[in-house]
Amino acid sequence: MAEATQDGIQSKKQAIIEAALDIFAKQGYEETTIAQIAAAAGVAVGTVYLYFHNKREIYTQASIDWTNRLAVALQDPRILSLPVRQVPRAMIETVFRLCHQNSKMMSLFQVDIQSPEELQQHRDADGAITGAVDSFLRSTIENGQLASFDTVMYAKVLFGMVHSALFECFCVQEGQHEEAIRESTIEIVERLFFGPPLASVQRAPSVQDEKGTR
Amino acid sequence: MAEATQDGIQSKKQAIIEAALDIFAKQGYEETTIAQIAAAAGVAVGTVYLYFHNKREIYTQASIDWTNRLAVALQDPRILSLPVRQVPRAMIETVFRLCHQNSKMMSLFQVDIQSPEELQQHRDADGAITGAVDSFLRSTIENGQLASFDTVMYAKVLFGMVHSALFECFCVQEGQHEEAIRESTIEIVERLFFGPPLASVQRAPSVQDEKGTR
Amino acid sequence: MAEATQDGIQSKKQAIIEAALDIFAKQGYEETTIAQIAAAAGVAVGTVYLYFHNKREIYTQASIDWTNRLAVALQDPRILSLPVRQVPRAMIETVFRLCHQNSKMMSLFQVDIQSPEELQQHRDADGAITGAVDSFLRSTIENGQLASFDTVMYAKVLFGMVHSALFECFCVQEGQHEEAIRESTIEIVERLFFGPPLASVQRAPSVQDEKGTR
Amino acid sequence: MAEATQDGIQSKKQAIIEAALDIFAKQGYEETTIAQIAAAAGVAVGTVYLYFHNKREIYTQASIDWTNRLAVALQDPRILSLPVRQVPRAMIETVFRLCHQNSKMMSLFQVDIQSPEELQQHRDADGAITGAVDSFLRSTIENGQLASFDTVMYAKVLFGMVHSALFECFCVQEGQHEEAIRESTIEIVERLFFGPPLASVQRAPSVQDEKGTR
DNA sequence: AATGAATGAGAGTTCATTCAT
DNA sequence: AATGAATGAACTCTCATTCAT
Repeated sequence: MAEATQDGIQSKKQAIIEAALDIFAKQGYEETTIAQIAAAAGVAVGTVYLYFHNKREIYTQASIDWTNRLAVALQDPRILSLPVRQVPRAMIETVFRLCHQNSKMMSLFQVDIQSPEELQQHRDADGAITGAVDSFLRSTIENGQLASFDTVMYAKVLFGMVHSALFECFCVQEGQHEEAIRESTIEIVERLFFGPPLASVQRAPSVQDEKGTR
Repeated sequence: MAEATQDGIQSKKQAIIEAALDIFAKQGYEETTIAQIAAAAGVAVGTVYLYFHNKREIYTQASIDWTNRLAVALQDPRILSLPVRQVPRAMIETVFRLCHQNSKMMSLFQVDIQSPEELQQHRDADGAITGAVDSFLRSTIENGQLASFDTVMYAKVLFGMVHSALFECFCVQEGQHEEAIRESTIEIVERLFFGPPLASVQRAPSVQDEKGTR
Repeated sequence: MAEATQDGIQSKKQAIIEAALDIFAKQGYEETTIAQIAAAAGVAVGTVYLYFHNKREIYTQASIDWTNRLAVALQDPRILSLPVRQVPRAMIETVFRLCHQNSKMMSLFQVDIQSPEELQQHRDADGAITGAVDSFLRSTIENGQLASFDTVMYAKVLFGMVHSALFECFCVQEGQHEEAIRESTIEIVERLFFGPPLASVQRAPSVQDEKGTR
Repeated sequence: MAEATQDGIQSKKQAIIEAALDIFAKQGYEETTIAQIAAAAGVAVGTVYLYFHNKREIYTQASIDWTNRLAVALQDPRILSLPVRQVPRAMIETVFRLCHQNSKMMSLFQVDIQSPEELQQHRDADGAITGAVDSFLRSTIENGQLASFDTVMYAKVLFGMVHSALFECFCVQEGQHEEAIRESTIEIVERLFFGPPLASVQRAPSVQDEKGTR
């Protein structure tokens, strides 16, 4: 029975998060009211406050919930067991596919963060994603398939790039040009990892010096 | 005198924008009141409504104003006349420097867009930045210094990456690790343009096939 | 308990209407604020909006409420069971008495109607009054006590006359000359119903020639 | 030149009144702004305040202006020189015609009166109308064509009736049923003046007792 | 645990009025 | 006389949050 109650609590909380996710995505944070969320979740307004302290907490958890879904998707063994050269494409295609299916969710990244606690929570959630990328990069380096570099930073910057591309694609362009944006993103990442660089071949010799000048 | 009036109008509107920029950056959109903006700009509340139709319009213009400053900075001849290999670093250092000086401004990119008109305006403003990058890329290709690629898309995706890095740096990390983030970003872009790719040398042979298999 | 709640809701709504009726009557529509109504009704501002969508809706319902009280008073069996010849006086005296007791209420008829919905609601409320008059007229005709005529129109026009007289009496003259206005109104209606007409008796024959005399 | 200035002043003031009349009629008092009136009159906002102390004064004068037009129309010699029996119809048709042509103006009677000064001004304007009716009634009595009665009161009450009918016709019914309303109004007035009363003929004998029974 | 009626602070926005030019 | 930019008080309405049931 304890479990049943536990489930009841969990499912009710989850129902609220899912309702919130939906409405926040559709209307944005400020335009969404607790009453709407409560109605969509099939509970009373007061009930929402049994599970969350305030509105921002709902948003934060909903937003993190969505971020975590992306992190989970990136850690899918079906991706990680691919040959290294196929992983970037597979990862990027995966997140584009998820965002395509939930295109409205992208706007959840749009609300400004206000308290340090929230900031930390978002950091943690983002960390789940970049951590997934980071651990892939690290293990690949350990395998000797990649040169050594600052995997944490690269993971962050690269995920930032993909994230921006997703935002551009689904929020700014509203889903148009999806393929073009996705393919350019993939091309850039693959070029970064596997080359060739954009600089014309005849310029190649100077590359060596360059490193030296720094 | 007509000029004085003209200036008066412009300076008053500009004063409002600057006051708004400041307070929006500090407090976020929703926490900022018109009364605060008016007070900071040294005008009456009603005066704000002589120059802007509503609060969002102030935000949009302030946000665009800031975006345009970045675009202008990127088109500085002192950057564009550098040797190609120095341009990525120069551009990225420039925007990091600007954001460092106005670190609060970054949060201006955080408010969700609501009307199609706003969306278009933001698109235009962003276009000013990516356009600057794009035209640099195009002319460099024409010079034969870069291989040919989709410059518009690359400009968008790369700017997205830098933008995300800036956001991570100044909003999420609150200015800590600025150098590390900046240098990683520069390193990634330089590697993309001038190599070498991250893949270990011993793997190099397979790179050729790869292109072929696609 | 359900009834208590029902009563609670009703009494709260009614309390707001009555407070509004009072303040609207005293100060007019525009000079009345929601805060005043809420305070007078002993509830919070927000509570007013639980029962009414907006200020005009409060006004409309208050105004209609008052109109309905008149309609009810006119249908009092003690009036309708009187001999026909006493009914006009009884009806007019009744509405004058009601207005005398609530003299401020008259000004509730003063606010301009804005939406078609409101118009319809006011029409309905007015219809309750003219309907009461109309049904009296019809049954009296059926009794053979009055000649046949367009009872609906007569009811409307006659009620309009009385209404104007009430307005003149309690709004324009502020209650002075009440008796004179009331008696003239009664005299006109009785003369209309039971004669004699105003035209001089000795002139009656000339009615035929009238055309000729000019 | 003084005259030109005088005319200039008059015409400018008149232009404002006419613009105001139009917009007040269309939108109601509260929805009308000084800026709209100024624009419609082709003057600056400040100029309006050279001729009127405040917004209500504009309304009052505009409203009175319209009332006076009705008063003037009722004093048309072409009406007053008609045979007595034709005068009621002629007068009522005249005001209906005027209101038909300016149907929006009716709503000008809708704004609540607030200061004693305004009240007096409206009283005076209404007095111009009822005075016209009154003087017609008095002279007709003097001619021996009507029995003696309280002409001032009758003028007021009858004008109130017509006024209500006009309001019903052009504001409530929005111009529909104009003929029916007008004809019923005329019929009632003619019946009042010239008979026969509505009471059925067989009841006639009792009319004599009437005075006695009360 | 669940409810939802009640709260009331607080926001954006309007616009009559003023006054320096 | 004429202007219209500037003012700022005051409004309606919203909605996160509470708490008695």
